[in-house]
Amino acid sequence: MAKVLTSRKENYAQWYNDLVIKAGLAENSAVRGCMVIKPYGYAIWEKMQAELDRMFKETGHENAYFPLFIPKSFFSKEADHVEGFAKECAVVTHYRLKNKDDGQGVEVDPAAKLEEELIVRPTSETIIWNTYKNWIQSYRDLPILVNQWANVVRWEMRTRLFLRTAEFLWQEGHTAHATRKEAEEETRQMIDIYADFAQNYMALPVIQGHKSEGERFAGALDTLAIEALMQDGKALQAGTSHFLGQNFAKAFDVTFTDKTGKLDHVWATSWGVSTRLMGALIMGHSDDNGLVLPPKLAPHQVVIVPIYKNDEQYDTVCQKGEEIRKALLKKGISVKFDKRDTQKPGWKFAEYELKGVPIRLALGMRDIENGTIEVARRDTMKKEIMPVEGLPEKISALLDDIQEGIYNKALKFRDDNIRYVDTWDEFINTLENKGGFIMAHWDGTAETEERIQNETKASIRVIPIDSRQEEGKCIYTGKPSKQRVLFARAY
RNA sequence: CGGGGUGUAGCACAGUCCGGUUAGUGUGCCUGCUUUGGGAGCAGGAGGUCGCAGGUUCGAAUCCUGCCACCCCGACCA
Repeated sequence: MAKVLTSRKENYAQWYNDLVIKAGLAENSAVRGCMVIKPYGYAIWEKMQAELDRMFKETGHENAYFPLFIPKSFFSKEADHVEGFAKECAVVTHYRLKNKDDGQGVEVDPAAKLEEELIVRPTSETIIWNTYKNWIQSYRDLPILVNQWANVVRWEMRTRLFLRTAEFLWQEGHTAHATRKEAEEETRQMIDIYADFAQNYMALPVIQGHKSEGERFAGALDTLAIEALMQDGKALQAGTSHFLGQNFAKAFDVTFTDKTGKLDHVWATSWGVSTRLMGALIMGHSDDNGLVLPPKLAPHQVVIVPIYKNDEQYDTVCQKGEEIRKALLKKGISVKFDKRDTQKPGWKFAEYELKGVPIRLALGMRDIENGTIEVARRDTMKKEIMPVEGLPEKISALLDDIQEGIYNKALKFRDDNIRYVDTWDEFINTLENKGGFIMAHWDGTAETEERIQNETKASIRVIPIDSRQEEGKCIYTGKPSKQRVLFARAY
């Protein structure tokens, strides 16, 4: 078989890029730094969206939509926020084009200069809090639990498909609460939902924790994140949930009257995940044959490939294949029956492996005579012949088994790659030779964190929520520390 | 914005140093026959402003000048 992909071990970045393109998920567009998400990639994203949206609604959230453009003045009201985003924003300065005087195309009409420039949203806190000001007067108006599915633009210098693109799709939740406690609980609840989604749907184990001060969201008092480990030993931030305190309420003058008649600023959170999750899904599970999709997110859980030598056999096999497809559908399994006579079976096998379809069924005359079918699972690449009798139940169970299997495989990889390190030499050595997550002591200062990052390119991914208190010494300065934090090189 | 590199068929590239038939290879595409239980074989075919502009020359993908675009490494990136 002709190798379509480079090997993971040879060149991980190249392998990833090839895979995204060849599996038909996405490609670079004519616009620098922007990505075209192709139908198959978008279908996976839609599955993710559907599950996340359900989880948000089950916890009382509602969807809404706010403008793409943010007046510059809104954006500058929160000092830390503007500091964090200013450098990477696209700015609209004019609202009209005109024909060139020489008739050769169009140019920006200088007469159409905007009084105030508009920023293409890199995130929506400012426009939303400007709006919330009008929505909130009393404690009776609270909480506001709103989510938005949208695109945002961050003008990154260097981009990679799904992991960092100039424009990307995401959801951003923006909530307003009467008390600090309630907002903090919301922050925590949402990171739990993200972790739940990552583990139970994406089959990717994650570590939850607080970001250090230096890595916090611009304008937040606390940032919670989930971090996943990719197969090349680098970390990927897969989702964040921010406790914003009263910063945005103060910046946008959002106050409410509480039960006792006292005026106070509203407490806020924001949280989001993006199409970057697609990158996590791809890098977390795939192998040299292509994608490996968890059954819960695969656009097609099963594909049926007919095998035949002539028209007569084609008809027979198609008829039986159709019966099987319907039986599986009845069981709630999503099935594609690839009846195309323009591609051959071997080609189809390779294609669906590249696309990560969890189960492939091959049906030929031999099977029809014996009342059997060939069942191949993508995660282990194992094939077996099964009776068609009782197939839906077996496939259903097999899908659960695959979902669990790929989670366990990723979990074992993750756990095998968490290392506890106590000295600087050991830290450097582990980073260089093994990669992965490193649990080590840190003196808690931003200065030390920055120095470690400058010297090693490793950053503090999170201060894990569940890590136990333990006396130790900072690996860099030797100063006392009470808790290990999670270091890694990251995407 | 610095350092390096590349522009030749839908895609990937050779040819450029040392100018010389009708610009080539792989892959993909189209047609036909044979195939079909792991990305088929053979035969035929279509497809090119050689990034753009100017110059040198009998003659330029190739040499010279200018411009443009893109890629990689930095800077940037909760």
